[in-house]
Amino acid sequence: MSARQVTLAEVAKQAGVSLATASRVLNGSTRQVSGDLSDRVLRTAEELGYVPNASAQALARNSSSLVGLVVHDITDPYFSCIAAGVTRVAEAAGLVVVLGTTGRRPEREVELLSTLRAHRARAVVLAGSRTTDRASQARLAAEIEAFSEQGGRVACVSQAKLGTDTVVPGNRAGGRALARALAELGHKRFAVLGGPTELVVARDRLAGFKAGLADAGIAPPVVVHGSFTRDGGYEAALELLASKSRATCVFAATDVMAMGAMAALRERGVRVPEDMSIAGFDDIPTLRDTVPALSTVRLPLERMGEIAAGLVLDGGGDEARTVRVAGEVVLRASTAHN
Amino acid sequence: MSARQVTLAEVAKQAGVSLATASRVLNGSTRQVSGDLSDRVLRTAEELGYVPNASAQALARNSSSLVGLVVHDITDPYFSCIAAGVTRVAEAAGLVVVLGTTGRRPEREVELLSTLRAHRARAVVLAGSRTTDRASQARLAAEIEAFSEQGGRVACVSQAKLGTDTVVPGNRAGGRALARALAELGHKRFAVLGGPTELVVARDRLAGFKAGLADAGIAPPVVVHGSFTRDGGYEAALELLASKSRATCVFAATDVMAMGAMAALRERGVRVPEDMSIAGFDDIPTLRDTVPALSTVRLPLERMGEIAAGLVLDGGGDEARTVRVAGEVVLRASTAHN
DNA sequence: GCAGCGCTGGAAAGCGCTTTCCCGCCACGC
DNA sequence: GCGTGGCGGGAAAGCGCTTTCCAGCGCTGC
Repeated sequence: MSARQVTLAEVAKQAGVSLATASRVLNGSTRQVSGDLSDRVLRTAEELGYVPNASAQALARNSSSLVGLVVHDITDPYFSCIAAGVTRVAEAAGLVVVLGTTGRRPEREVELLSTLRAHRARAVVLAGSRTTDRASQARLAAEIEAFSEQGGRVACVSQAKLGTDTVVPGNRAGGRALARALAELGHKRFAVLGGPTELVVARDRLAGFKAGLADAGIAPPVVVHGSFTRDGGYEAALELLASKSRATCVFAATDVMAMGAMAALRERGVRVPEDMSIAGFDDIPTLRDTVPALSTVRLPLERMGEIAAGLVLDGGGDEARTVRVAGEVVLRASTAHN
Repeated sequence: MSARQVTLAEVAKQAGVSLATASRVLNGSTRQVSGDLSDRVLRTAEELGYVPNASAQALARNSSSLVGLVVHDITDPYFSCIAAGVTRVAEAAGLVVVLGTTGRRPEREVELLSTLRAHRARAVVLAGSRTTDRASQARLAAEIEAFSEQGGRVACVSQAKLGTDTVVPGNRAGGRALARALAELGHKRFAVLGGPTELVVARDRLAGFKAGLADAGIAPPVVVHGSFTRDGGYEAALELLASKSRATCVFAATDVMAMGAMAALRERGVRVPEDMSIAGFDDIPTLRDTVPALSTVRLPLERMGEIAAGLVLDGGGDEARTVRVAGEVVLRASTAHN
């Protein structure tokens, strides 16, 4: 085993041309090479099974073909959908996606960014929601700064203010529209299963929802906070139930939380939507097929991943660009008239 | 912008030591460096914000810190769970995960492997199920061969016979046990929503299921094939319904297919489990919370990812190792007595 | 007929790091 | 006192590529 890798030099020698020529033929260049030599090189490369050493290329060109993708948890459909979008675009561009998972720890995000910088990644998409914690914000900003100084581009999904390209879903507007739609169903008393208080996305959705209720002249909702996970939703729902709230409709800040919440309600004998309506946010594909199908605010998740990857790969100007994507309220069976 | 990256040479110069010394301090080596110099180097590196150039290291060491992970579709919970396991182990080992998605095209798998080889990835986990198609099998085998010759390790999830380390779920045994369990519920007429006929995993599960039915003295099931996706399950279920089969219990080759099938049944007014029992395979987390909760064969998906990553990273001997993981039948609300 | 040009091919200088090899130094042992 | 090791430090040779620079050559234009 370990028959050492075929190098460009071997191909060149075998084909009877110089290293330079072989390189020009095999790895593209502005320079022309006569068809004759070109053929010969191509043929020998093929015969020898030559594969260029990406590290060497990266070193020589001072730029790699790596694109970073940082998510909190790849099993979360929200992230896996975005990941699908990002990988599709990146692979189409002949790039390679490096997946980093933070487990929702902000410091991991910084570490990953630094690793990506070490690899001279061409670009990185930060899909994780940002926190409002000052210290980690600052460290992250510093890493992002370092990363761009080194020539890499950074795009964030769902959080602007970092001076990077950003894909911003209409969290606030979506929450607001959803609240209005639910109000139209006749609900008067609402509860919200909010995400962690320090998460910007959670805050925006909550703020939007409250605004929507206010628009409809409805009293502010009871708010219970929990983490952005199935279990977070489950716990929050139990807490809500324990609080003897009289809400007839509950809004979970994400579909995944809504899923957990529905499980909790079911366990406690609360029927959805007869006893309690419930709506989520994101529209993750799986929950369209469940019973009852979940009302939610649809976000084009894969599209968002594609857009983020597009922003980060198209060279882009020097200005930070922001692409807004709207959420669309989709009422399904989990919310009933009241 | 583009303040060129800090290099080892700059750190060395600034710290007043040689390149060699700086390298030894910062990037580990068998050699000792006096505490005095060591401190100085560390300090300057810190001050300058030095980050080693991973490409250069890879080139010089002739080995990179990349681990490949090839899946068909990252939005499929089956794959995203495995991916979570793989990334956890890889990140813990200080390695970087490269995610490749094939979109279920075998030739993409070969391409990705070749790319990974170009990057001198240290190892790769092939999570996609293998087909029985001779030609693509051969090309894949050749790439795997090339990859290992170059010193990389390869592990497959759920498909042996490739001469690589493998994590093999008990597809056949699981199918068989499930069939028996369903037979015990009193069902006599079964249908199977099988995966694509050329997929080994699909064949194994089907074969196991048939064997289990045979064990119970039950007639062979009606089999409808469809792709390993939600839509595949949906279509297959419609086809089954159209065939006027009198089955009272249907086994979908994967949970994801079962999800699609349940949607189809629901649309057609077939109640689960009253009119029709249904069971899947994999036990993807989301479907534990649905109504009715899906009966299935539980596979420890994340664990499988961890094991695969472990196999591929622990150096390993020269022998191809196989780790079998058992599936566990879990009967839930989607299957009723008959 | 020759300067000038455009074009192709090759030699060679890096890219940023690791690692071998060598050198000087000190502590020993005889 | 000096030969021996052992050890810490530095010079320099790569690792496999890209790319600049130069040489040669066949043309065109006057």
